[in-house]
Amino acid sequence: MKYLTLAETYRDLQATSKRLEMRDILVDLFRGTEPRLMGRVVYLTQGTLGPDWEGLQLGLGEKLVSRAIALTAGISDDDLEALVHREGDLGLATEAAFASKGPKQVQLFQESLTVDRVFESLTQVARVEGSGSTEKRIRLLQQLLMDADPLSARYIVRTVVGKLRLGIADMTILEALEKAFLWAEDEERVMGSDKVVEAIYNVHPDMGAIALAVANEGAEGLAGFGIEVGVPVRSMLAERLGSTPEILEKMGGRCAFEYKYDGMRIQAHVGPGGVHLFSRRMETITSQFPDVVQAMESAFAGHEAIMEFEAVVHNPETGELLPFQEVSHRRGRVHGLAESVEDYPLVLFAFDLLYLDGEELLLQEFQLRREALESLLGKAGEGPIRPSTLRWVEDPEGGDDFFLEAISAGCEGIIAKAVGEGSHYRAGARGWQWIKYKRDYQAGMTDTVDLVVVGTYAGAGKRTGFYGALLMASVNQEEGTLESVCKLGTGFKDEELAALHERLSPTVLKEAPGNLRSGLQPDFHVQPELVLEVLGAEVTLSPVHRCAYGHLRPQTGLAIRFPRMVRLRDDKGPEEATTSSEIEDMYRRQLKRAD
DNA sequence: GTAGCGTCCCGCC
DNA sequence: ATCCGACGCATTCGG
DNA sequence: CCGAATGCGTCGGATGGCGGGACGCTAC
Repeated sequence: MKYLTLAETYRDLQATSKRLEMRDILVDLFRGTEPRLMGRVVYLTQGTLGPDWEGLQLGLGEKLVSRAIALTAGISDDDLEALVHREGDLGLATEAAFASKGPKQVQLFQESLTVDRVFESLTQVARVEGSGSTEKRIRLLQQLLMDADPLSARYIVRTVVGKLRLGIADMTILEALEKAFLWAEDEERVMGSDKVVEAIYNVHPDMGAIALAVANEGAEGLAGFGIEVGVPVRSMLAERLGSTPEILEKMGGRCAFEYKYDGMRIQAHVGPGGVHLFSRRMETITSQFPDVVQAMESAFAGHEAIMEFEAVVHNPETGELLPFQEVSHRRGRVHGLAESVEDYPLVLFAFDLLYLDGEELLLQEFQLRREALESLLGKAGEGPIRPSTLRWVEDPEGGDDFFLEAISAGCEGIIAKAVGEGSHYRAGARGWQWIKYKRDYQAGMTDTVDLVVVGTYAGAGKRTGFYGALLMASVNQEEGTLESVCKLGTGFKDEELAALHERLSPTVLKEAPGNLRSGLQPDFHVQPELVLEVLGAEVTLSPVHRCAYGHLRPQTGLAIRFPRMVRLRDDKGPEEATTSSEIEDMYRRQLKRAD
């Protein structure tokens, strides 16, 4: 099968926004594909090379792909950038570049690419590692692009940068698989009426394997798949809602509230094959959490189980729960693992049990799963694993109390969970069975806080155009100190920034005694005399929400992001920065110079 | 050769 | 993570 | 009565900050 066939299908898919039409285009593609190739065709259409938990990554993003394109098409980086600007995205820019100039090799060989060739080349790109690997990757991509016609090049490039932009994703592909291989030729049904393939995908999210099976053996091919320890189950997701009365209405008057912990979601599989940990997006993260693996082994030895919990960093002395930033130090870690386990100790708040010793609990109602979870944890004894805090709620008052309790416990809010009929674990679905209610929108948390402007920064944003923000600090009037530094606004418009300046009517604050420090980064101390050129004096920006940890959110419609950056000046005048990490880097440099 | 920094990518929320 | 637009489908509305 | 309007759920894409790793480059 030629890759061009695939590319043409992609082009057709893009031409419509109607999902039924897209599904049928895919159905035609699948029915016309040799069964042998179905896995690869489906992976490519998903924009991947294999299931998420295998963790293959191409390691090429926009920048590096751009280099490969410029080399292949024989144009300069600047020209390519101009093309991207004109055409709208890197894929279209490549197509245009290839169409007008055309790499010589294309004209010489005209050896059209096959699906196999593209798939194998990309897999090869993903496998390269070590010194020189970036160059090697670029070269491999370049070789592939040399044999690509303009349309194929468009989609190869988009595949590599991870933005296929077809208007289709998992759900549409699943529908198409279902129709192509399980329905009679010209049958029509209401969309989503059967969902046999989706049901399998939810407990075995490997679209390529499923496609291969179903294309070869039809419905019988699905028999081999089912929930399995070691294979991640698609996570159930929540919708967001703003108040307890709304939640109770959606839930039919009765539901369970649980703390929404500010941590990282982990799905743990325990079985004879050992412990496997998966992230919310089904990446394998086992090796990053040896402490979790150990806790699972000792707590659930002899059991086969799949459970979900939120991993939260806490202070073992005080029991205080620390915010997400802390646990993110643990994520993706390879070096200094032992230290990070020590520095960021975890508590694991288990909130669901999907499978236990041969029983598919995910099919059961919430109460049953919860009971099973609690009894399993009860037997597990002391340790870092605990059940999530839960309350059965039937009236808004009880719900609000619980919400405030959750906030003061250091949580983000609550998750409301449907109970009774229909409250089985809906793998892969986002919906009202689980409702998120987060602190951002909680009225009644309002508090007036004096803020001072301690810095501004502005620059040309990469995508959004103008970028600007104010660095604010709240003032502790009694102590005369600054606390809770935060950034106000990202990417807001020129006029808005000017208006804010106006409104804040700055005067100079001479001294900022004490350490200026981020509420989220206790170890991130800033010497104000080093870093502050204070532009503004005390201003009152009210009302302001003061939330747990001192995050601030004014009712200006602008977000205040979690702070840890400081705007700096040096002798050369203000530096510009567009991201918090750049600002942080600036700060580090400044500190260094001060030494 | 390598330490230290910069760039880029990626996956968490 | 949040937000938003487009579609599909069921129900209600209105000429 | 039937087509139009409405309401609601669903899906997919676009957007953001942040932390960490891998690799590349360069000055010693």
